[in-house]
Amino acid sequence: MLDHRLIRDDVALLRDAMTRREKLDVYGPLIDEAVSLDRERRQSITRVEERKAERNRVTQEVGKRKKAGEDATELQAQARAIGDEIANLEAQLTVTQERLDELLLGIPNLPLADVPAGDESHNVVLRTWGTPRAAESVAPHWDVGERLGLFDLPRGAKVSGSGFIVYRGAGARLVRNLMTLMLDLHTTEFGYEELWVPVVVNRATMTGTGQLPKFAEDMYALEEEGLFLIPTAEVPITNLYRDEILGADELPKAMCAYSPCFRREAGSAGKDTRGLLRVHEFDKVELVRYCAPEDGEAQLELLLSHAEAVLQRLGLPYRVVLLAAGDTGFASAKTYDLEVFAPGVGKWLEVSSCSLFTEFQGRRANIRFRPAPGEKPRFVHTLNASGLAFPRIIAAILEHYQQPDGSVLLPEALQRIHGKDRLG
RNA sequence: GGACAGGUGGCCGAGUGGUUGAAGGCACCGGUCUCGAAAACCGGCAUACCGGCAACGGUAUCGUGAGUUCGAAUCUCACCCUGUCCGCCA
Repeated sequence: MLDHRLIRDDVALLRDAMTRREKLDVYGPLIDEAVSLDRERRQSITRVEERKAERNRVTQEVGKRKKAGEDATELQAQARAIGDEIANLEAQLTVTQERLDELLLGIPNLPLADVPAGDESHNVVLRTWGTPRAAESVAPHWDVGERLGLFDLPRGAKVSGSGFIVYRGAGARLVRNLMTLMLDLHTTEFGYEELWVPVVVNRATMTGTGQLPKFAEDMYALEEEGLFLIPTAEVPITNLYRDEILGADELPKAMCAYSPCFRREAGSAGKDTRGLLRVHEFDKVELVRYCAPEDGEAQLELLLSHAEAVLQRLGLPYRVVLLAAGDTGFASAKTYDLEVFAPGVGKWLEVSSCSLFTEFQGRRANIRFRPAPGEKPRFVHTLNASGLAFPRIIAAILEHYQQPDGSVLLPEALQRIHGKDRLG
């Protein structure tokens, strides 16, 4: 959520940000409406509070008179009349307030100055690590997986539906190995606290990180309970300190967790639907950081390096992409994507998104810190990164490490954990 | 799921209808004292919003939401959460 003050004091900045996202046509009218509602709201508040102050005066006088044994019926009638007036004014104010909140919760974050303007065609490949393998004679991962019995797509579809994967044998073991590899790396080498979090969360939590109210249709919901399946562990982890005030010595805070992730992928039918590329449930290790506002950009670079380290340990060629404003997520101010090369499908696959949310989530979730004893609390800045998403990593491993004999050599870092040097 | 008990400021804890934003204590900050520190003593110490250049003024907040009342931390109802016991269960 954006600061109310932007609506009041710097609409130009807001409009410029939406222009860079190429969304001014969508958000321009909403911003205009918010500006006028904000004005209306403040006038209403002033009026209501004047009346309340008046009622408080009268009411206290009633108390005094009663205590003195005097009659107060006239004052009581007066207070009642004021009370009715307040009820009316407040009803109006509530309508204004609710609409304004709805608008403010629906406006995306402001991209940082160094984020290129425009849609995804303006994304910038910053660097490439490793050498992508030539695509000739490399089978796509779904062929390899089926042949080696690593996963069972038809039966996944039978028990759940298309886009739900059953891993089997060495494939299932590989999932568990990836979890171990990533969590061990982040906790022992990079100082993250390991968490194990619920995958079902409530509405307030989903609102805190920005999934609600705008993206309800992307999520699986448990209607009866008013609960939702998480699309990423970012949601429960970032919300851990919702409505709390941290000490300055607790920042930066670094937490990580494995979790399954659930996405309806509504509206993406037909896109990358084969194999493991786009599924409704997948596994991921997620990294989350909180920091002081002035540290955000440095923390993002650090976070990016932690996500990259996983790919380097796995020996998978990848590239780092700085997303243009129009491709940057709703809550994010700046995002780097990590894309791994899968020679079997001949594509760069997004396996991590590393984002700085500035105070957008901190404000929504009311996560603050006190810079120094006695000082006013400020919103923390939040960051997160996938570190990393499993299915596309598995796809990349099956394709990049394919051997002429049909087996798949495992990256050294996985061999130790897996107990064998290859699949098949 | 059933029966009780309970949810008050960073923490502990008073407070059952009228200057109670809320006693007291701890923690924290500033000061006195001290060579220094501790102790002791003095003072300060919530958050958000509205108005104001500011000083400051106002409003709201005692789990959440409704209600009763001139007036609610205090009374009523619903819900949420925590604890204990019972039942069920991986």
